[in-house]
Order: sequence, then C-alpha cells, then structure tokens
Amino acid sequence: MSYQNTNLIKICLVEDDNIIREGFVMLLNENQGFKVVSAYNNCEDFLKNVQNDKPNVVLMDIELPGMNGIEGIERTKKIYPHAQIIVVTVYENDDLVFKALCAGAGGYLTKNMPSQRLIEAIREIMGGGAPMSTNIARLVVASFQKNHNSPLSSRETEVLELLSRGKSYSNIAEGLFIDKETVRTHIKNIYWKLEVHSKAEAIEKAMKEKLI
Amino acid sequence: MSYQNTNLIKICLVEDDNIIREGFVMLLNENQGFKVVSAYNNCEDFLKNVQNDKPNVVLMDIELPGMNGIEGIERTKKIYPHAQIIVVTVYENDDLVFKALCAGAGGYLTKNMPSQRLIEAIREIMGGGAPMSTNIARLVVASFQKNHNSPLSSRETEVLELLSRGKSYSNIAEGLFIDKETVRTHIKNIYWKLEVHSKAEAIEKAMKEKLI
DNA sequence: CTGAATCTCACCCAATTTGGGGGGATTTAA
DNA sequence: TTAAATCCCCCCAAATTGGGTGAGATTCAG
Repeated sequence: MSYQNTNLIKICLVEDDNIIREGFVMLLNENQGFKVVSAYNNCEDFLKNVQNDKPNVVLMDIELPGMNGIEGIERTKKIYPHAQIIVVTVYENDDLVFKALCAGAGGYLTKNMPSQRLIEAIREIMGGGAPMSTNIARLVVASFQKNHNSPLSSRETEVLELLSRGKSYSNIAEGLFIDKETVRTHIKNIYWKLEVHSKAEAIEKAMKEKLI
Repeated sequence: MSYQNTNLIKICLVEDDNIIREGFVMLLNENQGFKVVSAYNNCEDFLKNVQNDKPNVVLMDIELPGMNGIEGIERTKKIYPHAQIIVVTVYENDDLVFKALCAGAGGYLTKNMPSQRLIEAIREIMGGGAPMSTNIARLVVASFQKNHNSPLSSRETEVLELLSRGKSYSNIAEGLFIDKETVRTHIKNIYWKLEVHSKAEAIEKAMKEKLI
C-alpha cells in the first residue's frame, strides 16, 4: 500500500467480448496512473460490485447479454453517481448516442478508434472534458441546429415555439404583443402547412423535423 | 495557379483584436494546406464578402463591434450554408455556447487553448468532426442529462414529459394506459410540488431545473 | 408592377380541456 | 406503521381549442 494509490485512476470495464475486454485491461494497466479494478462481461455483475470497486471511470459497452448498456448507465448513476461513464461501442446510431448521454454517459467512443485514444479519453474525462469520437461530436452538435428548409415563416416558428412550451393562445398573444385572434390564425396556418389538426401533432412533427 | 489549390482549405477570420487576428493569420498561413483568404474585424464586412471568399472554414469571434457573432453565424448560414463555422472566444458562458450551436456553429474553442489546437480543430471540422474545448464539450454533454434530485416521482416525470409535448390529459391517459382522472391527480401533485398553477409554469420550471 | 406570402384582426360555434375542490383504495418503501 | 406513490372517482365553472369565413396592410420577388 503506497500513497500513490490515492492518485490512481480506478477503472471498471463492462464488455462482453473476451478478446476486447482482456485487450483493454492490458492496455490500461500498462499505463502509469491507471488501475483496472474489475472487468465484467455483463452489467448485472458490475452493478453488484460498483460500490465496492469505487471506480473513477467506467468503460461501458452497449450491446450486452442481459441488461443493455443504457439501462446499465442509468442504474450506475443512481447507486454510484460519482463514476464517470464512457461508452465504448460499435454503434454510431443517433438514438443510441442520445439515449446514452441522457442516461448519464460522460463520453462516447466508437471501437474503430486507435487504442491510444482510449488513454487520452480517460485523462480527458477526469480533467473535466467529455471525450467523443469525431462523428459522435458532430451528431451531438448537429442536434442543436434547426432545419433550414422550414415551411414555416419566422413568425409561425415563433408561435409554435411558445406553444411547445405549454403556453396558451392568450399567453402567446401577450408574449408577442399581438391579438389572440392573430395567434389563432397563425396556428391555423401552421396546422395547414404541417398537415396536422392538433397541438400535440404539430409539436411532434416540428420536433421530429427540427423546425423548433 | 496549381492544382494544389483545389485541396487548399480556405479560411476566413472574423476577429476584432488586431494582435490576435494577425497572429492567427500568420499561424494558419504557415501551414501547408491552409489559406487565409480574408481577415475581418467585424461581421458586416465579412458578410458582404463571404460569397466571394467562398471559405471552407470561418473562425468567428463572439464579442464584436456592431453585429455580434451569434447573429453573424445565423446570417452566414443563410447566405452561405456551405461554410463550417468555428467560434473562437474567451466566453465559456452556457447560454452563449448553446446560442452559437443553435445558430449553426460547428465547433467552439476558447482562446486559452494552445495555438496548435486551432490547426487540429480546422482539420477536425473538415473531417466531419465538431471541435470543442474540453469544458465546452462537458457543457454540451451535460445539457442532455437530467437533474437527479428531482422532487417528482418517476410517474409524475413521465406525465410532465408528455404534457410538455403538447398532449392533453386524455392523450396522456391513453399513452400511459391509466384513467384521465389519474392523470389529473398526478398533475395536481406536480403543480403542488413545483409550486405552480398552470401547464406553462410547470413546463418552464421543469425545463429550467432539468426535470424533463 | 403584380401576385404571393405574411402578418394582422374579427366574429361565429361547439366540444374539449383545464384547474380547483373534495374523497378514497392499494401497494411499496422507509 | 407511517409516508409516499400510484391509482381512481365526483362536482363545477372558466378557459382553451379547433374549425369556418372574411379582410386590410405590408413585404418581397419575379
């Protein structure tokens, strides 16, 4: 037992592929300052031991036997929120990326990275960053951007924006300094353009097509 | 004129600090494969020339005399959407970051980076990435994550989630396979917990505190 | 200059939604 | 064994919503 232990970055792995898992263990343990405390091939076993392992960083696969990685991230964050979780997977699917981040992942790497990237990523997340593969970062940033081919006018977009925040027609009228009847007209036009017949449908379609 | 020109990355700068701007110009032009086509100290001049300059990448400051960078990004994307815009600024303010990304920025760097990072960032964005400083990446990723100290139960959160998508009580009831009256009870409890008295207030507060 | 689009406001109507009040049953976790 | 969470029921009045029709003003591109 040495005082160096206090500066060690403790790592857990959750990865079902034996080859990859053992490869990561070796790669990481070769590194000064890293210590792989445990390596699991499924979430269930990991979750039983996480409070014992007390990892600083968890490298988590998504496709796993039994509980999947997304669920695994959520549960980990509930019982041991201190851990920083980096997803390491082959999937670059939009949905999966956002679900993982919403669940509490602090980074997202795809397995086609150079192995040295994994080392950097762990240092990055411990240094307050959010390591992501290039394509993933682009996905994430693009998710903030709106559709530039919106059929809606800017005023209509403004109205729909407020509607999506739960405002009533009267609220919106006040907010935009126009008459309630004008708001109604705008909304009728929005419904016509989006081919919908209710608030919920309009918001759903607008979200989906990134109009708001 | 050589065929190498077709592979050159053409860069525009918009930065009001003369020292920094000239420094960037020198740094970038030293690099094989980069060509600074123009450097401006304000957005207005840049916007007049962007269609002529045809830049691949724009390095844009936020704090500028006249039109600010956010507005500048929006307008650039409207008249020359092809350009990739990287924000380079001293501000790490949450609001500014998200406004910039929503406006169409493809990357966000803070000025305390090593100058070599700028070179990498340009290559990164041209390679389909989204270069961000460490702290910015963390901000962006954190924006997906919910508050873990929510006063709302999971069912209540679920109800509020659907309410925020414009669903009516009846819609929500159908979606969750419960009675409309039950939905009403949940919503009453949500209002009580959040100390609000309407849908709009509840959604606003929930968004602000990242409960949904 | 003209026509399309946008933004603005008005009035009609009926069905639905919403918010507030009350009460009660069951399960589950502390 | 409390407290919380989840579920369901009733009453009521005000507000909201969606649909219809019409119309003046402005802006903007062809």
